[in-house]
Amino acid sequence: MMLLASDDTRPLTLRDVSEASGVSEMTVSRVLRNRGDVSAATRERVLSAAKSLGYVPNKIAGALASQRVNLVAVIIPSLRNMVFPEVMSGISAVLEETELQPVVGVTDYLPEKEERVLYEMLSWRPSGVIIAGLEHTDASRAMLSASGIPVVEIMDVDGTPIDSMVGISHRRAGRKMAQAILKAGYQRIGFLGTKMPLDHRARKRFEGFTGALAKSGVEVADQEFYSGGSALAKGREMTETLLNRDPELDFLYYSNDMIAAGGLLTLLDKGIDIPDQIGLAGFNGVELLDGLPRKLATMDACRTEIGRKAAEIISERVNTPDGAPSVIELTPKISYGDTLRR
Amino acid sequence: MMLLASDDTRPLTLRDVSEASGVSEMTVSRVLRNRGDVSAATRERVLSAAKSLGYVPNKIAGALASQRVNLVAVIIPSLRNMVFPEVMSGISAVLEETELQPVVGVTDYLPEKEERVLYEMLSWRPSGVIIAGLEHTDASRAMLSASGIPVVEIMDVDGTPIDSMVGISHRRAGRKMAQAILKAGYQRIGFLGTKMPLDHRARKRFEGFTGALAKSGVEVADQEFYSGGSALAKGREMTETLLNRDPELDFLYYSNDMIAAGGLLTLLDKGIDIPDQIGLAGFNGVELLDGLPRKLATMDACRTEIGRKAAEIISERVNTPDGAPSVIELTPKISYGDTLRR
DNA sequence: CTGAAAGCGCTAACAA
DNA sequence: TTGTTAGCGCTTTCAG
Repeated sequence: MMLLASDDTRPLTLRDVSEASGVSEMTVSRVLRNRGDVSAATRERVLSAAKSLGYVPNKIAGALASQRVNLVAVIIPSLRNMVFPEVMSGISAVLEETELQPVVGVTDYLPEKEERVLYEMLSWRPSGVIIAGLEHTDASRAMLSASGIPVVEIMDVDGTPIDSMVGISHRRAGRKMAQAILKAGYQRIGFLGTKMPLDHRARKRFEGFTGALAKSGVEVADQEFYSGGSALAKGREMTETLLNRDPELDFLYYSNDMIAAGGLLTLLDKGIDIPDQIGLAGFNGVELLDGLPRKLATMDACRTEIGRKAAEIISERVNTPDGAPSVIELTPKISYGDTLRR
Repeated sequence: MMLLASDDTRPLTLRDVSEASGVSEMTVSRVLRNRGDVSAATRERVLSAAKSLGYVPNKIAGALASQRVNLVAVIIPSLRNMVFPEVMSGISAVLEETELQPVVGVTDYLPEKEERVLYEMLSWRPSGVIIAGLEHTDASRAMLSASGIPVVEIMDVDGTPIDSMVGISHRRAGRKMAQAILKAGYQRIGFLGTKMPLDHRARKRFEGFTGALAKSGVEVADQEFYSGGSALAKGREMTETLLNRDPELDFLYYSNDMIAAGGLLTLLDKGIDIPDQIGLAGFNGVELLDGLPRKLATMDACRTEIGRKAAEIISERVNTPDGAPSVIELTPKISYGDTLRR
């Protein structure tokens, strides 16, 4: 019995469409990319042939031939922290208007993993890179510089960018919050946050915060750090711990809104008068949390805006290969909510 | 004045490494991929040359030549719903042990966008596709079937898969919760959820839920739907609305834990006795919410496990191109928490 | 408006 | 163990 090996599931190529439509590969390629002038008639024939075959172009080959890849590498520490999906949506919103497409890589806050992910992504020759933070391994910095493509470091502006950067100053943010707290007359201030060795932005807020307090001769009365677990639950725990250790605290500054929400619920349970007996503030402006019994004092990290701006920078520089790097500092505002006296 | 055009930032190629090390391109390629036998000495020379030049391989060319792309397309509706990042982390955890890498595409729950994203991703010729849900446009189904690569549809098993599937039965989940509620003696039951035209899984839960109630002669007493906005706040609003309309309700079933949490906070504010005066249940088992004043009754959607299994299926089928499709139904369990009587 | 030829940077297959 | 040759499927470039 004889079998023809004709029905193997080899993916279709331009050539198949060319043969099916009786038009040269080159013209088929033109039609499929809307490039150059093609008569309406041939365009029709090509399109219907491609459709009926179910042809899907091979971008690998296209990219190799054209030396163009319409991908933008976006490298972030995590997807589980709502901050980053929000940045992503700013990026996507802008890139959707262009030919460019974001591709996400996640580093889990690990510098070596960042290095691996970056290497992996650069080997696809993307048109640009958007990467969270200003702290990278030497190798990562070297790769980014050598890549010759636009690089935007986002979220933070306290440092020197490789190329462009857009973000907020976390040091300034911490300082600002400290000033607002002091101005409102709070004196005995506790700090609650993540363990910070790898979260540079949280660290910088902490530094700005303690620095500004110090300037007024105030020291953080007590502090508590966590890692892992449900932030809401951790916020509760840490708040209990801190208040047990120092019942005289009159303000609690949390390094993010989730743990602040846990703290808020705990204080309400205890019947503590907020914001007069104890005030609270978090960081981020997480919309997710609207609907809590009190509106938390917080500071908007401008996440979506950072994403938008970063994407715009990439998009511009892709079209203007010899443009200059941009540095954009956004200014977060304090939202006092119901938990910080004015 | 004469300038040599030598210093243009053309990306490095294998050839550059070959010349720098005095070893043939082929051998350089072997070293860089750890393929075939190469003497320790030449390996050394190649590696140091590559490193000192800062060479990053071009995967585009590699993929074209080898007809292999170690990417797995993961297509999900959204990143802002914590469900999907959790699925992603299951996928990543498994793929990190392999050569494969996930690449995410987001559809915003729009079938046409799903189709576009799918087309886009398939044109990169990934090794496999993991895609949320069983409902796709005809064109999407056709592309997936024609692609000739393993496809795993995830999250839902109420339907017919294109290839493999792994998930839970949302109909059964809704039914189970209805039975538990009835068994606990609740009679006048309200439903609160998302507007569901495009969220098929929420719709199926609703169908299973009402179906099981109907079997016991019970109808949903009232219902309320939302879209957009902060889920916590929406949960509050809808709960108020429903209780105003029908103060006799003794159970509220929410289509997700976030809005259930909003409902919980509202009921506690009102001093309502939970779970005796009114019971509540959500869906998902969001760890994020541990730390609420009461533990919500909910049902685990097995998100991470679904991700793991899906990745395992892809990984196996990549190595066994003629393997058979798998169908895996996971079984979510009710967690009664403090808001549903046993 | 359409087509032919060359080659993108790498790897499979074979030869030495 | 190493090198040579011939493409991968597309787009660029140039010629009709």
